[in-house]
Amino acid sequence: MTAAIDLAGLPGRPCTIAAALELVGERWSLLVIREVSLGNHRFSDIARGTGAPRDRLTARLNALVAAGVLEKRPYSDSPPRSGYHLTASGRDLLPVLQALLQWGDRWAADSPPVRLTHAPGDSAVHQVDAAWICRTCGEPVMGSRVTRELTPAGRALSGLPDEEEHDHDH
Amino acid sequence: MTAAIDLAGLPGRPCTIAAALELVGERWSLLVIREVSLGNHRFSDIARGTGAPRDRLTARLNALVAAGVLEKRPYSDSPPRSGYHLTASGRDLLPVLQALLQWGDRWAADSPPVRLTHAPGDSAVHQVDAAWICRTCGEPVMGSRVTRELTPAGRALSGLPDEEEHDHDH
DNA sequence: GCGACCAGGTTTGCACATCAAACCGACCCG
DNA sequence: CGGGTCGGTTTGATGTGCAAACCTGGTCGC
Repeated sequence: MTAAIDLAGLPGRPCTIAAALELVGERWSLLVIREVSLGNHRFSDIARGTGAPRDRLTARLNALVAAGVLEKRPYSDSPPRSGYHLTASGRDLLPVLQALLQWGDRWAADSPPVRLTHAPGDSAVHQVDAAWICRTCGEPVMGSRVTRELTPAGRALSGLPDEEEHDHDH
Repeated sequence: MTAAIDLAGLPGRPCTIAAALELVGERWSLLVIREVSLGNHRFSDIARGTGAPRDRLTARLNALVAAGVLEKRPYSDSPPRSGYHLTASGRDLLPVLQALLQWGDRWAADSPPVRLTHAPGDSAVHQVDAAWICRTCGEPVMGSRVTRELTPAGRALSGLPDEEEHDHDH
């Protein structure tokens, strides 16, 4: 299931980026998601694809299952074996991987080892070059001016450093 | 400036996602980027905003400067002080933060503490709901079928078993 | 039935990273 | 001078990461 993080328990600013990183920010976690999304569902395949040590992989897989990002699905009875599959929450992480891939292609490697292409409709196949747009108005998100406002929940949280004061006597 | 990672030196599949995580995937790194992008450029502000221990923060800031994601910019001479600012490469990480924010809002917290809005043109202000689209053809990227092909560079690197399709399984 | 082999972990022993808290030096303010 | 701020560095305890060996079932060849 979905494992909601208690934002008040996190260090620093209450922010769902930090909450997300709490669930999938440890080493290997996102690479495990990548492998599973590529169709590698078995322990050994994920181990080979990511290069993670086996004990770390065990820990990460369990954590990701607990976080509701992966689910275990048995594929064999007589040697009881299960594969790991993305849940809806896990599939929603693919944009994160896309963002990292695009950044990595541009800034972290001399020449990208993989090219993504697609063929929308019947027009020519071309390379994917992704941008974030607002689904409501179609405007690009990163360029335009975005304003951040606290929600009621956020307002309740951000009185944090004052909570020592029981007498209101300034 | 840009510190390219040697893909052959990474464990597992040669992939720029792994390379990107090598540069900005350690704990606190992305939260540091978040703080700087919010306008907190000083050591103490970043420490408070992220909640990171000060020695870790020192290490991460140095690593991010070495990776070309941040740059140090002096703002005072007589006590020699510098602030940290995003480079072009650092600004290109904002889509990664946007992706994590959106996932975190949806899956990692009960009620998001911050809402993003924007006002494109003169129409009504509305909440940002971002999607990846292909800049070339305008099609949404995550839904449509994307194919992965190895580049020459990738072929040179790889003795690994490629290549399934992205399975959006149920 | 016997030994080899495989998948999916668990255990072990050691190295390295992380943490909170104390410390430090330069500077400023009164 | 005394106290405070800023931007770190040092310290000692604790935790996490790693490679490699080991274990537990089950299958396969013969």
